Amino acid sequence: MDTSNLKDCLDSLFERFMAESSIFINKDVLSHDFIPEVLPHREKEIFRLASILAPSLKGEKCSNLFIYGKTGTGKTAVSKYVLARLEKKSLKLQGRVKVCYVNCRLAGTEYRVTASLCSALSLQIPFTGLSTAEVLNRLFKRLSQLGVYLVVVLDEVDELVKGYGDRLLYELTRSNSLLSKGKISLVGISNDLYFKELLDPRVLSSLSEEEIVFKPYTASQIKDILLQRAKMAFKPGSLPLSTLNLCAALAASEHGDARRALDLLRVAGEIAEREGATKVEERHVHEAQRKIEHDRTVEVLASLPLHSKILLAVLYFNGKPKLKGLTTGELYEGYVSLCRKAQVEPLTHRRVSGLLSELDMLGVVEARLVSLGRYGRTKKIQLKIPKKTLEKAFLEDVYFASLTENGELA
DNA sequence: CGTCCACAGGAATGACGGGCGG
DNA sequence: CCGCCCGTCATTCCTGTGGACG
Repeated sequence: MDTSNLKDCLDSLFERFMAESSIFINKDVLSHDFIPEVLPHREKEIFRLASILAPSLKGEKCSNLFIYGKTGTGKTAVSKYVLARLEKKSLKLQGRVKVCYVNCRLAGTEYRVTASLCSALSLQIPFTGLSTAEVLNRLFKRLSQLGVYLVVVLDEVDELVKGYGDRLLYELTRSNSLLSKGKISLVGISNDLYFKELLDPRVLSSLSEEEIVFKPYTASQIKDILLQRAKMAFKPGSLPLSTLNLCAALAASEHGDARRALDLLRVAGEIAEREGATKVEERHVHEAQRKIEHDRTVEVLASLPLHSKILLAVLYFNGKPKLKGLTTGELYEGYVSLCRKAQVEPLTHRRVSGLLSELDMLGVVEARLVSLGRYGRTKKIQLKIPKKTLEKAFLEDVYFASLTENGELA
């Protein structure tokens, strides 16, 4: 492409980008972290959570609680919503309530979770250098110094406990008996029901003084949620009701995941927009479903270790597609020869077997255990994802791209 | 009906790297 | 800052096993 051509190209790209959207008014309201003014079908949960946390406004100790429910059931939205209201009310009443929302998975470590709590009390903590215990000390000191009531929401708290144990939770629940002034209330959110088994009984009993379970949304509830958002997100007339219904139905069939429904709606809108269509049609939704699935798979594939990728490459270049998959032996043979070509030291049979189980678990391949009687017992291994998806993922991989360019694999 | 193939997959062990406590 | 400990990845060695074949 010569320069002037490129210039034209970019010009038109920018212009199209700047031009008013044919579909959206405000796409942001379809994103995960948008919290609307009203949360349909979660009134009971909001009320329940608010009544548990309300005593904090009078400085009275309120129960710690534990919220669980599957993804996309509104746990995060409800707790952020209530926290925001609580904070607002406290400001108005000149109360002494401070709130803090932390996503433990995003924060990552005990240290960073604790540091986030500090920053809610406007206490600066260095990125590193202190021990977690020291940060906790500073937090408690600050808390009693200010004499405030800190309401903490620990989202995806199971991730923290799986990685670091329940020590931090223990320290936090224990703190109230140590502090003369200032208190902490904890709200733990998890989508893993069995998470509770990881907790020390003392922590468990203190954290789950109250419990709220979020049930999956039904199809019609998801529809209401979508309707509310669609009014804000889409131009009038650009989103037919039938399209919206389809999104709701698809998401409902997948354990009532509202987040999924919003994703579908947004991506479908983006696809329609890119097409230059004036309406989001049902086919756009189906396209969106494929795209979301595709993107997710590409992401999974890209993060795979090298040797798993080599295994997939063997399956990809498998010469006999008619046959129902390769046996473990055949796959291993192909794997070793591909390793030779790529100048990589092959792993042992045992290890490959382990990698294969991982791929099976991820749903990337299917490995059925079969017995060939006299001729042994093995697994029949088959690719379970579209070859196109695999190509996309591999071409993004620098290492593999260079191999295929040399034509070595083909 | 026993054998024996071609693996599955558990247990123990080692190399390595990164984070945590002192 | 250093040593220690822990988790991850990989190897080695091992026992277990469904069923066609002789």
